[in-house]
Amino acid sequence: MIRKQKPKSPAIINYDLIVANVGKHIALDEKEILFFISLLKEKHVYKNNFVLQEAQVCQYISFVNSGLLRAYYLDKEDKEYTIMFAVADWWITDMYCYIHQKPAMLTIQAVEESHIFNLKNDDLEKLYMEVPKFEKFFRIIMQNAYIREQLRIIQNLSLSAEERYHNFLTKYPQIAKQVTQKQIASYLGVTPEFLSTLRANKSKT
Amino acid sequence: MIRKQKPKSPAIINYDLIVANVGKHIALDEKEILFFISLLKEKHVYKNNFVLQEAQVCQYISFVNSGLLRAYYLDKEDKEYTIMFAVADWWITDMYCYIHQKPAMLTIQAVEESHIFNLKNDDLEKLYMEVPKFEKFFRIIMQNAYIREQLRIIQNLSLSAEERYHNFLTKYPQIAKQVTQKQIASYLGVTPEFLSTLRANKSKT
DNA sequence: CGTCTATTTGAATGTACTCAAAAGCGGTGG
DNA sequence: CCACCGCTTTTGAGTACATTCAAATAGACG
Repeated sequence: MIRKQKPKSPAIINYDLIVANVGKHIALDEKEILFFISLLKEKHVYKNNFVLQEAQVCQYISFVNSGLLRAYYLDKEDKEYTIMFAVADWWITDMYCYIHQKPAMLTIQAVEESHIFNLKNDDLEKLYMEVPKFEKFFRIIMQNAYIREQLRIIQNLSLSAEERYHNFLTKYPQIAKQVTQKQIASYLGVTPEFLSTLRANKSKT
Repeated sequence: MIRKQKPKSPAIINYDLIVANVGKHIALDEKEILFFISLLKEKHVYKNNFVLQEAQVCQYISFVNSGLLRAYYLDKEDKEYTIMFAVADWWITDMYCYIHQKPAMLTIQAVEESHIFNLKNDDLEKLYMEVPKFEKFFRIIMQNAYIREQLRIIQNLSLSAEERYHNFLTKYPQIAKQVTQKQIASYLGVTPEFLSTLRANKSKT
């Protein structure tokens, strides 16, 4: 059940994290920072609420300022396949649908209460025009995303479910604590029942 | 067995395809085109010869002008997992190792005699400095690569081997004709024996 | 406290793998 | 041009990994 709660908090928006995120790859002056920030729409998302739902056009790319989001694909039988988790300091969207302004294949939902900054597709285009350095920034973001997905493909092809689970725990220990086993199972590509037996076997050793 | 053959051909290099490829996303003037071309190293690769071998540092991103390349990962047991095929008009590299100048995880090999243009990592950096529009170009290339890999992950998670095979035939009919079933199997994540039985069942229907 | 969902456990089943052997195919050398 | 060699593909038997279904238990949250 999805329920609204009151925002915990304040009118003062802190852009430090997102500005630092951009600053990792490109150097911006004060004016450019202000322009960038002016394009962001901040949003609170309560636990289990949706940032994006299947079939609706994906308007935004989201930067997670705090909290945790999950993107998943639903097949015809309503089975969930987790495509990615996004913790603080990460960007997330349904890239294909964001770029081509098509109905989304993915659902993006808050695993826990989150604070995000949304950037609209046409505002991003404006940003590229005004501050071309952002082409470089998103070139690097896309490059890293590509590399990550390719590594995931390699591991999905070459490792057993048990090895993939172990990798996940090692690579994302924090996420592993915050999400359900069912969600981890759907990220690894196994059923929750099977993940449960894997864990049982493991602790026996 | 890997064997050298004589180059079929000519001293005149035709850059039309690669220039048109870049032209799909950014507009270049004559001077910029010439600078870009000056950075390319053209190479013939004979059938079954290597463009990149595991553990050697990946220096180049390659544009396939003609022919067909295949990138694969070898696990500790020497099993092959095909990561991608690249036909004419495609770019291919071990992105992680190219960007970070680390020893390659992937092997890139010519499925058939190919003619490629190589772009060295530091020449690409020069290109970004001289013609910043290329940031946009590679932003789009990376973005498309990311979207493709993500779609592949979704399909690997949610579809059966048979559906994946059918998708492959539909999406890449030309590649399907040029590569062995063993290579397709290793792309789909099944054994060649199993792919063979899938095909047998299919034709029975 | 009660309800809903996640997790565990187990039995039966199915999908895909391993191993082995035979048949097919393409390239090479005689 | 034909025969052989090596690799790919097919086929089949036995096995392993992972799923489905069902039911019981545990946990989270209003």
